[in-house]
Amino acid sequence: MYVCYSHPTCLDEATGMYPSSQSVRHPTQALSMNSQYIPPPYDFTGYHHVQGVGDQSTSAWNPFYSPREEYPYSFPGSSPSAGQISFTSPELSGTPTAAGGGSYTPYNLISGQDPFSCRRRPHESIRPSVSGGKTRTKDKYRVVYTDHQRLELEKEFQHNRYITMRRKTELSMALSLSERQVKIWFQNRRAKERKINRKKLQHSQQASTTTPTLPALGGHTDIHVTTSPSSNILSDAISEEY
DNA sequence: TTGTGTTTTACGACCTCC
DNA sequence: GGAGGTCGTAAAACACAA
Repeated sequence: MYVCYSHPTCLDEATGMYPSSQSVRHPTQALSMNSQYIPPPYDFTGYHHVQGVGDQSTSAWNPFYSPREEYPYSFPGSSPSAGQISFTSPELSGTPTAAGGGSYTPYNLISGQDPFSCRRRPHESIRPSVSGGKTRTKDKYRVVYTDHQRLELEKEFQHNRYITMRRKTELSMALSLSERQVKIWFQNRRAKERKINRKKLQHSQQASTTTPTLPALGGHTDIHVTTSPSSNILSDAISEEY
């Protein structure tokens, strides 16, 4: 049985860390990843006036055309330890027992498993089609991505901080997201990483000024990586795949 | 419960590059 | 000019202490 370690609220079923009352909030959203395109469960066309799921204006992509494709496989601006990407995001780090169990089984994207039955999904069904191009509606401000979607996006992020046009198209289809959503997710994810890195830097600088005799803290911006056991679980799983 | 702080989607403004 | 980048921010979703 698959155990979702990518989100704290999913751990409850696996580890009992959190009350199970949360776990039933994710009734469906069984995104089967059978490498075929599953139509999105809701309509983005009005919401994403630029580029919805159904908007294939840019998705009539030429596989040979990718203007900004193939960034160098370095992570500009990311942590110095580019090989071991920090995985300190709260949703991933707040899983202490996951590492303790040490039995994380990386699921196979293609295998058709449906691992994400634990994630809550309050508004999973609908997205209002707002005509007129106004983007933010009151009743549907934003959706919550499933663990599956997050995990796959995270995997891709670990693979490459800057998604290529081709991968963006593939991911959007695989995850039933619009290309715009994938793009923005990556933007937000990079912002998050920058924020984390800034925090680490601040902490290390603080540590170096307050306790200059602590060599372990200073200059080691990856300190949190190792302090969060579960943070390595997913990245380990990811690194296995790549 | 509820109040509060944090995280997650999503956008606009502005910038750079082609 | 368009696409995508960062940065800042809004507001929903969430976690958690009181």
